[in-house]
Parts: sequence; C-alpha cells; structure tokens
Amino acid sequence: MKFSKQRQLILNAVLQSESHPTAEIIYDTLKKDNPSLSLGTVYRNLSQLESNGLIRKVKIIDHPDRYDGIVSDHAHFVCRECGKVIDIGNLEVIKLQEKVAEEIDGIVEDATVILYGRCNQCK
Amino acid sequence: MKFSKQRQLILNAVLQSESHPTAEIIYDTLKKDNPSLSLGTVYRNLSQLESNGLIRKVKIIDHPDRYDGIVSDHAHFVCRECGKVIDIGNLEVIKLQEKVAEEIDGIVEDATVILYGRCNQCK
DNA sequence: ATAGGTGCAAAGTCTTTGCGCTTAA
DNA sequence: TTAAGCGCAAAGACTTTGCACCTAT
Repeated sequence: MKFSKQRQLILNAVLQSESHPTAEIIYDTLKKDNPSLSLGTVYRNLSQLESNGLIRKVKIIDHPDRYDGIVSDHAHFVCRECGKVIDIGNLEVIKLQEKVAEEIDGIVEDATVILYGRCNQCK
Repeated sequence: MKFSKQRQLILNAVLQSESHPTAEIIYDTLKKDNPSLSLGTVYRNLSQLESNGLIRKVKIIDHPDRYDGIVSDHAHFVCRECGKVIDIGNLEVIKLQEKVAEEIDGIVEDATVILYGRCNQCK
C-alpha cells in the first residue's frame, strides 16, 4: 500500500480522534487545511485502511458508519441522549466470542458489539 | 397502532422468517401474492414495527439492514463464507450489559452484538 | 368520521466509481 | 517509469417522504 499525503492525513485523523468520526467529519476536519481534498478520497481511503486492518468500521443503528483506530476487538457504548460513543474494554467480548464459537461449533474471528443506553451524565 | 393487512403481512414475514430478511427480501416475498404492495410501505412498516418493539433491526457490516422477530436481547453470528446468520443465546449478552453498565456508571438499555467468522459447515 | 395507512414516484443520504491527471516508490 | 492514488462529478444502493386516495377503528 502506497502512503500518499491524503492517506496519512486520513489515517491520523482516525487514530487521533476520540470521537469515532464519520467519513463526513473527517472530510470536514481535513478540508480546512487541505482545500483540494475530495470526499471520494476519504471514502476510498477509509475503506482501504480498513481492508488493511489499520482502522475499523463501526456501524451504529441510525447513524452513518463511523471509524475507529483501535483495532483489537472491543465494544462501544452509545448514549441515546447525547450521542457520545465510549470505548469498552475487550475482556468480556473475548469471553463472549469463546462461548459462541463453542455454541455454534464454528470459528469466531471477530465481533461488533454496540451497547445502547444513557451515559453517566445523562442517566 | 392500526393493523392494516400490509402491516400484518410484513410482521408475519419477519416473525416467521429464519433468515433475518432485508426490506427488499420481504418486499419480493410478499409481492408475489400482493402485487400492489409497495417498497415504501415495507420500509415504513418495518420502521414502525421496530419503534413499537415488535421486531428488531440488525446492522451487519457491508449488508443492508436486516430485521429480526426475536426481540429479547441476543447476539448474531454471521458466516463470512456462506452469509448465514445464526441466532445466539442471550445469557452472555446480558452478562456483558451488566459489566458495561458498571464500567461506565450508566444505564445499558440494550445491545447489538454481531460476531463474524466461519460456521460449522464452512470452517 | 377520521387518524393513520397505502401506492407511487420523487427526493434524500450515504457511498462508490469512471475518467483523466498526479505522485510515491 | 508506472502502478497506485487523486479530484471531480456522475451514478448507485438503500431509505425516506409528499401527495392524493383508502381503510381500520
């Protein structure tokens, strides 16, 4: 994989962000200092970076896809009130994967876990 | 909520299906015996039924949204080889929710859990 | 009677892609 | 040098919605 200036910018934006940004957010953020950047490039790179395992896509019901720089399996908590997304440790997720692999007699490669509710500020 | 003929058909289609159908699949299936049915109606009803807690939406990476008649929290396993979706018991999911509620000091209302891998036939 | 639902088709949102130019390796 | 990437704009996939008509309650 080549590392163009744009790809570096996009990768860094995801890795440095703590807000699990959407393609649009990344585009808007980077556009300020890189006015020629195109949205298509952002999508192409997010997709490419994900294929190469450098970032991870997170699907949240009723929101556009988000991206996350933490690649090891872990869960997300989404606050229904304020929309905040919080990373959750992966210990429980790994346990879950093991149980399920046993239950279906198959191989569990990874998991997407999203919990919905109210965060400590909004509850 | 009123129960039109269409709503009944759509609800039954989701409840009876074992394949976690998409809106398109439901539409194609019901269209055979109900040629005047429109895709917009299917989307409207799936959305409405979900709001009322009768069915549940399942988001799977790189697939259109699917719907599921089992409303209690539970996980899904998706086979990357054959695309099959298998329901997983909810015991582990409930445990996970409890741990996370504690970890974030918030309220966890429900969860979407999707595991990816190879099923017993494809592994 | 009437709030809510329907079919249809147009519009909206998010994402992908074809093309001719540019650039990292 | 050249395979890969870029910007742009058009197209695509999926979903929502406005409107005039219809129906469950």
